[in-house]
This record gives sequence, C-alpha cells and structure tokens, in this order.
Amino acid sequence: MSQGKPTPLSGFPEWLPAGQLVQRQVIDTLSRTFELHGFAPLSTRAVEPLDQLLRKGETSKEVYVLRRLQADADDASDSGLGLHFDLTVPFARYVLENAGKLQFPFRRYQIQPCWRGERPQEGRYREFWQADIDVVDRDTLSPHYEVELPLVIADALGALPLPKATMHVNNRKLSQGFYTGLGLSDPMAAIRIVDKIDKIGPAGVGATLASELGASDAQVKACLALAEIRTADGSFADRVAALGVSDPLLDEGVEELTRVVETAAEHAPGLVVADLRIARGLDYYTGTVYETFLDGAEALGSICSGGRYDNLATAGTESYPGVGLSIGVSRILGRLIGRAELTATRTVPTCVLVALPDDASRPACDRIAATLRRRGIATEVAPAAQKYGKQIRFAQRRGIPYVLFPDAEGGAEIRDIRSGEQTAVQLDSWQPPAADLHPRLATE
RNA sequence: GUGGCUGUAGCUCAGCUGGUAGAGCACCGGGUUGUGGUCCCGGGUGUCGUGGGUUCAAGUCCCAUCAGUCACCCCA
Repeated sequence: MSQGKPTPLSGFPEWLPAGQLVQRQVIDTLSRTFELHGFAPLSTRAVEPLDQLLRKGETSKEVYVLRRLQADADDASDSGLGLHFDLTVPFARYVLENAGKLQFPFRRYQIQPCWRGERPQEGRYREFWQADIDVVDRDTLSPHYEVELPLVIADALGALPLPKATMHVNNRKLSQGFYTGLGLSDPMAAIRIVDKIDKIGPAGVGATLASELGASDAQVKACLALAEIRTADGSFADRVAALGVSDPLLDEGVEELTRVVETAAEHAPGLVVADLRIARGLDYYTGTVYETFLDGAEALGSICSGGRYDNLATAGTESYPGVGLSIGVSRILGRLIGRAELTATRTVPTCVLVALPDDASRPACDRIAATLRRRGIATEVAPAAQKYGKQIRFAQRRGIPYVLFPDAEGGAEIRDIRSGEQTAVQLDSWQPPAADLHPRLATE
C-alpha cells in the first residue's frame, strides 16, 4: 500500500548528512569550550509541567502540549505536560528540585532541542537546538558572573568558523532606574516601548510613550536620547550622566554595565557594545541583558541571548538567582548551512577507504580496516570490487582523504587522493596527519 | 497564530496570449577491459509540490492544501 512520498514538516528541519556532521562538530566544539570553563554537562527531560512552563505569566509562549492518543474521546483534558520552549526554565526547575544535592555556585551547560509553535522562517523553527550556559547561586549571585559569561561565549563563538559577532548589552536596572528617575509612571512598560525603536522608529516610540504613559515632551526626549546611546567602552556612562537623571537603581545599573563592557573590552576586544535600547522580551530578566548579532546577518535576529534573572528559581524562602546565555545553534546553522557558508571537510567520518581488489580479498581487507581502527582511524572497506577508478571516485565524492591499496604480499600503499601522492606504508604504524583524522568545520 | 510572495530534473533556471516539458551544471554509461579529477562520445534521470475544479485540452486559469520565504507577533 503506497502512502506517497513523505513531505517535510514545516519548522522541523532535518539536515542532510553533511549538515548533520556540521551540527555535531559545532556541538562538540561548544561542549569542549564550555567544559574548559568548568561548566558541567546537563540534560533535562523534554517535558515540563505546564504550570512550570507558564509561570511568570508567559502565556504568549507557543507551547506544545502532550496528550495521549488513547485518551478517551470525551476526555478533553491533557496530560498537563508541555515541551520546553527554552533551557532556562527547565534548568531553574531542576535547580529547585535538586537544590539540596547541588553545590553552589552551580555552573552547567545544556545543549538540547527546544520547541515553539510559531510560524517558521529562516532562523526560526518549531524545533531548534540551543546551547545554554548558566551560573546560579544560593540567595545572592555575584555580579562578576555577568562579566564572565560573555567571555565564555566569546571563546565558544571564536572557536567556530563564523562571521564576527557583536554582543549588545544593557542592564534592566539602568533602564528601569532611568525611567523611574525621569518620573515615568510605568518604567517596565517604557522599557518594552523603547525596545521597539528599531521597528517603529524614534517618532513612533515617542508617540507611544506619550499616548500610553502620558510622557511629556521632555520625558520623551530623554527616553529617545538614552536609546541612542551605544558605545564600545565605558563612555556610555558619561552620556547617561549628561542626561541629568538621578536614581539609585540607575547608578547601580550603570556601574554593573560599565564593568561588563570594560572587562569584555579587555579580554575580548570588539565583542561587546553597551546598547541602551536592548530590553529582551522575557520578563524574568532583572539585570544585565544580552543580544548577539552576526555581522552581515543582523536581520536573522539574535544568535545568542540571555541575561540575569533573580527570581526565576524561587520557592518559598529559597532563592537561586542566576545568569545565563543561550546560543541559537539551529538559527546559526540554518543560515550558514543553507547558504553553504559552513561545511565539513568531508560528509562522512571515514578517513581511509580500503580498496577492494576482488571479492575474495574482502576478509583480508576487513583485517586491514580493523588494524587501522584499533589506532582510532575511521576506516571502511569499499562496497564492491569495482575498477579502482570507481573506488577512488567513491572516496572522492564523500571527501574521504585516503584510499588504501592492499597488495598480494600483505603490504599496502596509501594514496592521498587530494594530492595524488601515493606511498608504500606499514599498516601497523601508519598514521594520518592529525588534521585528517576527523572531519573538521570549513568555511567556503 | 495573521497577512504577502514563491514552488518545473540533484542544483540554477527557461517554457509567449492554455496544445501532455527544455538548457547549463551535476549525475550515469563508454572511450581508458583495475588508479579518480582533464578531454571526447552517448544517456533526460521529471507524480511540472499535492489534491480538486474549469476546458476538447492545464506546467500555464480557479480553489484548497503542503512546503519555503518575507512582514507582523515573538524570539534562539
């Protein structure tokens, strides 16, 4: 019974083998970098109770819910479970659940798929991978983590062959304090309105501030002036001061942001800019907020975002403030794989193809392959005893760098099919250059 | 989730006002009967995204649907 050819599912991308290999390489590279900074690997289940996912009134989230197919037809209830839409909320739950067994400050990384039911387009999927790092502590979290995490991200992104990235950083205390000091009725609403400045322009923001918050001309002018501030060093503080607004929370925010920007400028020059219009949508952020854009792909949106959250992991009197950043792995890969700007040096793990002289030689060739594998060299034997030209082409199509030709006396020659160089080798000692041992990421 | 645009071979695309499809590259076979890439010769490999409808006749017109993409929303 033919069911016809299956079609793709909107928003659920599946890369071809070459892309899969690229994603694996990217994830491995990120994992190594995170571990180098002492972050422990962690995975959480795919599902969370809906009340966990929807806490903080995040009802706008397009959460996929789980329901048993076998549920009674007249049973309208669901399981009360939903797929997580990010890795921060599940992590906060995990911390609360295991607080007694964890050591604080607790730092972990987590690389997993997430699900959101929104309309897909380039860089936006319904199933997508995030690579998330967070640090949480008990009761209070030292501000220096807000400086450290961007540097870890700088290392991680720097280890990948990507276009230059720029991280725009702001501090909610700065914005909120500024609007409070300015005398606006609803500082949080002002933050959200000003965040739209790239969409609706300064005039639109001004009009909205006036109509929704009753802001005066002077207040609107001050808000727009703040939103214009964007500096690669600590000089933003002088420009904020020049606006003549005073508020204790504002001062705190300026101090924290100054530390982030100046430290980043020292350790990762060119990565971070203070950008006082950045707000971030998620309302659980309470301090530093981050958004990162790839140069030349700004329209793709942020490829790494996060911030400090003081109240996400709280239960009763227990409080575990944290700060985290998430890299949008699928967003980056969808763009770069889609445009063939990021590839792997080969489409299979195989380093050596053992040529098959004739069918009777297969056992001997299998032994040769086993010998190489024992030394960690990924090896496969040619699928059929075709003409050597065909066998070489088999390797070439897949990017396999070496073809091994056995001879009748138990020796072998290995050909580097990129250069055409072919030499007799000792099977029990030959080793490829380290660069050829595994597929690597490559830009084209 | 709302709205717009797009959908022909593996890829990039052509196909005028309706007459059951074509180019380049790629791929396959051979020249070269066991060492690829160059060159030469030969081969079209296709449910025109899918399903309906109009028509004597649909790749072409209409509707729906799926997918991609863009804007909104939101955000990785």
